[in-house]
Amino acid sequence: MMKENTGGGNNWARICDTCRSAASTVYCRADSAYLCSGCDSRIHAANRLASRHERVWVCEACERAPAAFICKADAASLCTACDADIHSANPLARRHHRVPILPISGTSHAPPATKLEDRFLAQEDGDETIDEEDEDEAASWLLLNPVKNNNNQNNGFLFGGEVDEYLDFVEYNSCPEQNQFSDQYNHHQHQQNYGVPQKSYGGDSVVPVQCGEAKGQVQHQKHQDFQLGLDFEPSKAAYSYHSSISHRVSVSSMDVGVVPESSLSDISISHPRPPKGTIDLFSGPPLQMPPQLAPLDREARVLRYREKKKTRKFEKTIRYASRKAYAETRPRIKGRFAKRTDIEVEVDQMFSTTLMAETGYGIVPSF
DNA sequence: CTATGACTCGTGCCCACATCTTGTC
DNA sequence: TGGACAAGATGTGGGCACGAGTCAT
Repeated sequence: MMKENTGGGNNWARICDTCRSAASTVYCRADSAYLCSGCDSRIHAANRLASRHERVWVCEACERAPAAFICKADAASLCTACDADIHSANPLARRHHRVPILPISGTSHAPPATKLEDRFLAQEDGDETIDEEDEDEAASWLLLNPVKNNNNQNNGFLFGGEVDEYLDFVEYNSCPEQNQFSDQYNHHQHQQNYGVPQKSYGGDSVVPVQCGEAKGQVQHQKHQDFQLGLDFEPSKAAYSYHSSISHRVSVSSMDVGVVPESSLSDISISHPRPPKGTIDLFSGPPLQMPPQLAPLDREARVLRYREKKKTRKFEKTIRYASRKAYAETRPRIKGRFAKRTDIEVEVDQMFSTTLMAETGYGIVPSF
């Protein structure tokens, strides 16, 4: 079902700046315009110069800001605000492997709902794939929640029109340091040279397991995190603003994708009130914010995004590479784990010792 | 157009056990 | 307050069972 964007836009997907009828799927930096897939294809196929315009996907969560990161675990492209919101919910979510989005160039176009795995690979290959079949899915996400938003076409940006104004407003207010570094991020975003935090685990590309690291390295990591406006430090309560927005909806995006979703009440229990120094949108006096994008809208968008995620197919996310390693070496009977015999244990122990000596791979068991 | 059987596809369960989390002292 | 310890919970992969969907008859 195609949702309408009546009266110059709604509060969900930002409509195309060109045709004013379809939902935008990409943001063209050169044109400073949000474009639907059709207009994007048409405009940027017009000539060689236009085809070189760098574009980025629109955030799949809020659908109102250019995506800045792709989260592999969530299989989603997210703007900085939504990325921070979603991945600040809990330590597991913070471990999600996200990479900065490389701009699209050329005339090939794939809508935001294209399988993230493909996009992930395409990004790493510097290539983009065409998947027109996902148009319908993208279009289906034009929500039926028209709220007066006529003045929201182009004024909803901070730092170069990149991020949802409200969330950034909150973020900026609640954490000046992040504000500062977010500006840095914006300044450097065209370089596509971010140090997205990734803690490797024995070279495994799965979700990393945090382990002890040299202090200097941690410091360096933290600095990189700050430059991104992200905070992966487990000891911190959360992102500076996340509690203010998501004390009802914040739940690990990974959890949503893997385990049955809890009710809102459950979520609210698991995410207490924001810590001191943060702004509580639900109890405090209203902040000065653009009226067209209330916090509940953001909340609902995030909820909708999570509902969408539930319909996706996820590749299995390995949270503990060591367990995977054990499982792969474990004897099976018809696919089921079987008890090891004493001989197998001895052989495995010998193998483990050898492997550790040769590779230093520290995940082999010591029986 | 409906009913039936064969086939394909997707999903969830099972197993053992190292690792992780939580609670207690 | 922090460390040590114990107990319980968690997560891991391959094969299988089962239900839903598709197709031919």
